[in-house]
Amino acid sequence: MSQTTEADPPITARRAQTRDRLMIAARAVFAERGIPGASVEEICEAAGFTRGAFYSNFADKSALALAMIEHRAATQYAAAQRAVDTMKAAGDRTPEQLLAIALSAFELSGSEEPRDTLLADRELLLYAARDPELRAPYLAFVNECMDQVAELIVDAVAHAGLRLTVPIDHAVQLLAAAHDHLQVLDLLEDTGTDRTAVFSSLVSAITRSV
Amino acid sequence: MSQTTEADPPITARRAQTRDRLMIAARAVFAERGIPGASVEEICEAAGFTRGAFYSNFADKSALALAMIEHRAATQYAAAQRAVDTMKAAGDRTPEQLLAIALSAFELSGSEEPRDTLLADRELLLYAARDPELRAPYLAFVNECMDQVAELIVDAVAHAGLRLTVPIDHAVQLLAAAHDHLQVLDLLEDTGTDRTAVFSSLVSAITRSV
DNA sequence: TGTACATCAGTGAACGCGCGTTCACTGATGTAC
DNA sequence: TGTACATCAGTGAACGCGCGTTCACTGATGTAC
Repeated sequence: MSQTTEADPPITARRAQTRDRLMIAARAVFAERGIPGASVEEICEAAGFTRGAFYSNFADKSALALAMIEHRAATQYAAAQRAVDTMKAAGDRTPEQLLAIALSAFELSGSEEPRDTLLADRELLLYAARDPELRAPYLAFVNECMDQVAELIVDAVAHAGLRLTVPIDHAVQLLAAAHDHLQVLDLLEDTGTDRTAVFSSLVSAITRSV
Repeated sequence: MSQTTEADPPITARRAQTRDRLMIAARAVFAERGIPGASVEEICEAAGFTRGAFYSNFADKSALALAMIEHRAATQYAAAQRAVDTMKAAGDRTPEQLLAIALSAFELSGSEEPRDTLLADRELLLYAARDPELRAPYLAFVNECMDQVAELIVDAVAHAGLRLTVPIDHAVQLLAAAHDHLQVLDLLEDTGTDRTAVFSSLVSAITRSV
């Protein structure tokens, strides 16, 4: 599957670290300039390398984007785990609160600038939508997220003594959709919408007490 | 409000036409390359102009993006009108179908490549989120859409003999969210999700028969 | 533990192209008489 | 209606910079004895 035609050099610990630093720097630069507007030069400068280092580790910017997608997919599990823990540690809350808490813990996985992560992620989405090579990996990442959200929902619903009024996979899509949409309002700095209330309405609408 | 410091030349019919052609070409190029990756050169070539024509009409790419946002906002009303008409002409359908039809007519307003419109619109969103100058205009556009969706919902719900179980503004946000989210799945060419069914679940969840 | 050598990872200079931006220009459009 | 002139809109050449990409190189890391 992920086998390339040419034998790529084995990834030593040092190289892995360099790649990581480049990916972290790239997230900020992608957020700032957009992926097509991000120059390899600026990414390297932000990471403290010269451009040669970049090309020694990635074929081009597209390969970096792919690595970032794969990296996110690989670390998604830990985020889901933390989300469940956060939720269970939250004590007794309303089901809406539980889900909101869990989804927040889930999405803003890293400790970095959340806005950068949000912007970079949407950049990656668009970039992947345009590039046939990246579509499948990105979709795999999205689907993994969805599966984990599903588990989260099952847990939260049971924890709160509720049952779903729609199929679980619909619930996943709808909650993810609402979550994404409210994040967009954040990005635009909309102030006229009460995010929590909207989210609560959805949760009430798709659940019923047992 | 939209007054600029320098006296910009009056917009003759000819100039307006040139600007239109540039904006239409830009939509395709933005979709293909992303806004930061779109060169003024390529936009002009696609529109059949030289670069001088561009700079005679727009200060830079950012000004073009702003014009595109303002243009969309200005033509939004017609799209909403058409959406209502389409819905009412649709005969008797389920409420889910009514809303789905209306929202489709609403979003894919132009007659152009729908995928390009979708991609370009998301590019504009990200571009606007990054640029403080463009945030307000874009948010105004989004809010206008929301208001029109609200009217659409009120009409559709009444037309179908239903009532909402959540506040109207929450319903708007949730329907828009679901709609956007399902469009993203289209962009990624996800095949595992039944879009109509998800949408129907939401409509059922937030309505009740009178 | 120390020395000699091999390999690896990142450096930084160099090349060249694409593109943003400007501007003197020309052909087209409009206007006065 | 025709002619002369003014203005306008877009042309296309020119300039220069930023950046992608390459590559001979050096210092760092690892290994054999």
